[in-house]
Amino acid sequence: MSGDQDLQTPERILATAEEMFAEQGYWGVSLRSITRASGVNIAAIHYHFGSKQELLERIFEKRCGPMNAERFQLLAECAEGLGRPPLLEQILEAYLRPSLIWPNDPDGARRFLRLRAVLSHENESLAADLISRHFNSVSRTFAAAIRDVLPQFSEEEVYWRFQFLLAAQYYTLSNPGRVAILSEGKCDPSDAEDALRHMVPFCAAVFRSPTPVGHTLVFGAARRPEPSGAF
Amino acid sequence: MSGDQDLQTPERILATAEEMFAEQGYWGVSLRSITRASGVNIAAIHYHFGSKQELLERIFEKRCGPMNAERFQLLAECAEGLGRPPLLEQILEAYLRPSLIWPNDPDGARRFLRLRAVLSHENESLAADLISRHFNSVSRTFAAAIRDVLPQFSEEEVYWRFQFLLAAQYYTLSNPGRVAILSEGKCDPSDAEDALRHMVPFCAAVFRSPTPVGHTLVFGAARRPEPSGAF
DNA sequence: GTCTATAGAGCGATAGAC
DNA sequence: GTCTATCGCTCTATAGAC
Repeated sequence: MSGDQDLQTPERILATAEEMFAEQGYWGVSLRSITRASGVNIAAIHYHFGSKQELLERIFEKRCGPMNAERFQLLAECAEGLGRPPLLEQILEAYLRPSLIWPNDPDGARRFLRLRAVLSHENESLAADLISRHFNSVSRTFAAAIRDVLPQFSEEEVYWRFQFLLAAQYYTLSNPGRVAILSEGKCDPSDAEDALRHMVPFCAAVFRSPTPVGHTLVFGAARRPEPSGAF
Repeated sequence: MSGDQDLQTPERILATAEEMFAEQGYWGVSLRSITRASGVNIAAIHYHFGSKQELLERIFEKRCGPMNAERFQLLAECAEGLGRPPLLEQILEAYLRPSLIWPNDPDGARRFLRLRAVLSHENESLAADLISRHFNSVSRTFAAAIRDVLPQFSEEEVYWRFQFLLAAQYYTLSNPGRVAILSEGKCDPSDAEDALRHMVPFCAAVFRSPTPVGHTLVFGAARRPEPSGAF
């Protein structure tokens, strides 16, 4: 991806806004800080986008189309065959790879992934609406494809596992720093290809994990003292 | 937990601030909105806490002590025995249960968990410092305990799996709404005991998953077209 | 299309009366 | 300890010149 200074004004605003929202959150970034970082006037944002929320909307429109189109295409290419991994692993890669790795924009995938993660946590209703409109279709298609290869599970149990797929997708590249600190640098999950290589088999293990029957837990609530630090 | 209106002023501020920060993020909540919701004066916050950041610090101090103390205690109670699950599952429950479930404050655990997740995404440096100071010790202790029962893995490979434990911990109860929408209500991961019952065996499956050797992926970067929607 | 100027509001923090 | 009043600043958004 070329430097932002080569872009036309609206594109430069979009790129700067995406980067800043992803790093500091929607409410943590002001339009004025975006104008300062992108070298444009405050009025330019309102001229081209109308409002702060519409600017965010346009970032999603720009990013989601190509990304989800590639997911659908890779899903269509999934097939059993000699030398190929099981279908479940292929489906998981078809879902995750376009989310984690954009060959023509190495930092872009991680930036937009973190943006989605930030929004999911910052403001439930704003994010729920944005994400629903742009991702319901693709997520339901993949959930159905996964269920086809795991017919032993109910729809509910497939979605329990899908929750962990979402967790891994959103957290891993958004917060690689935590285990880097904990491991004192011995492990750094910030490399996308490395992360994908771990995420696919790990998520496959979760999807194949048998449904818990309720007797695995040992530290039940009944025998526990005051832990809450209640105010 | 009794209603907030029974609490003394500083405690009422802490409880309200924790709830609002968890829902809308640190930068999405103003001190004035906290005073309106808790029925106190704007000056009271500065009198009792000094600043907005110090208020956040005090929330962590109040919550982390009891929570991590219970984690250490449950870890000490982990033992092999007839009728007990494997040690790995016990360790995972000892780590997760005090994070997800506070019997004396049913909504508190989820609120504080979401607060940590929000901060992790909103502002990397503020959160990295807060979380490091309050969680490095307990997280490293559990990572070491896990490695003791999985001696076939290097420290790096244990931390790769620890990353997925953190992902599941932070995402599941913070964002139960996404799969509730996707599954149209058939699956709702917001019940903490139900979530724990799934998380322990799922994370155990991840920890037991063999180290990926690099040939599992089929959709390599070389053969892929433009997916990035680059600006 | 790009700018300056400004409206109209909210922000964190503090001073000082009581 | 609790209040009012206010400082100094930033915010989103818009009006209107060029």
